[in-house]
Amino acid sequence: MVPKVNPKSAPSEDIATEAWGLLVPLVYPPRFIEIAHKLGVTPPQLGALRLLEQPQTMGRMAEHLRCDPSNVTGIVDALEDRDLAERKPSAGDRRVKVVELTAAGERLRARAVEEMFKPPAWVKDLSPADQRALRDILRRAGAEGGRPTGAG
Amino acid sequence: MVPKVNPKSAPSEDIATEAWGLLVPLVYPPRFIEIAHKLGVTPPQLGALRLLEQPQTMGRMAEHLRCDPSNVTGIVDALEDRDLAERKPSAGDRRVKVVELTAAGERLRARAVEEMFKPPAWVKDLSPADQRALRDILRRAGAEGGRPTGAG
DNA sequence: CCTCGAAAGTTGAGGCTATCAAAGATTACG
DNA sequence: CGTAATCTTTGATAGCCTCAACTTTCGAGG
Repeated sequence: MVPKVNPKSAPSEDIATEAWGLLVPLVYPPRFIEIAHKLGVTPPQLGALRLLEQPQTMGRMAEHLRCDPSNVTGIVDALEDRDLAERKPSAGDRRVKVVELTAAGERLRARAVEEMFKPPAWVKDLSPADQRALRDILRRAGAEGGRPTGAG
Repeated sequence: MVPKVNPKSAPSEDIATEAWGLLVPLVYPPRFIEIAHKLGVTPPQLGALRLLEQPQTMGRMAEHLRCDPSNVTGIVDALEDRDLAERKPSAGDRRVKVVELTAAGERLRARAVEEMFKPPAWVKDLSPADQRALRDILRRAGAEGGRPTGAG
């Protein structure tokens, strides 16, 4: 009923591949986009908001968002226009600008984080045993790879 | 070391929320974007390519991609310009245009699907027992919700 | 001091994606 | 037939994104 990566056309050699094949259609739906829309910001703005739990340099934001620094300029401009963030000069280095959330920005960020943590139906509908098993597996997965999670 | 939704700032009331909180940083990294870039197409073009396992109407593509129909026009234009797809008239209804992959489009789609099915490191590095458990949980999750998975 | 190279951020050009409103073509129904 | 509904495209507008070029600032050496 819906476009999906057809498992039948996949290699499916090993269990890891099979598990991943099952996970993709469950997580690929653009939740991020939906949340951004719900909160009245664009997805890139939400991505930036998400980074700003603590003040960040423009350059660091670009690294984390995996985009060109010039791109961050426009996104932060938009956040400033809406009084969600503001640029401040860096004490030590006058080339650097530090972006910090305003009170309104903090509030919106809190709502965004809350939304992102709401588990989708397919997780909530799992049996308690499966939920625990899933959580434990993911803990082990997350523990061994301190792997980057930069998300835009 | 990387921007993440800080678990400490989450509600974490129940296990479902906790499991989801662990899953988000493992899956949010824009794999889709990376694959698109690797294959030399834009993400929306990859999304369209992904739908075209079988020929699709413009309108159906818009539904599946969750975007305005007028948007699909441009994306399909781009695919046609690159000889990855072509529009064909619909037999029964001359308003409708059916988009079909060319041979080159099929080849590129095959590569895309292959890439998408490569499990990320965190899945491959799980123990065989965890891999099986994860697969089984996801099978159950996918089975009970015949839920939409439209992805862009 | 003073110049030279590197770094941080911005600007401008060009392209792609997205939405909305409106138009064109075609079909379906009364 | 004629009117409404459907499928797609066009045009206007806005945002994101990358690249190359530029400004300001920092740091190291002469």
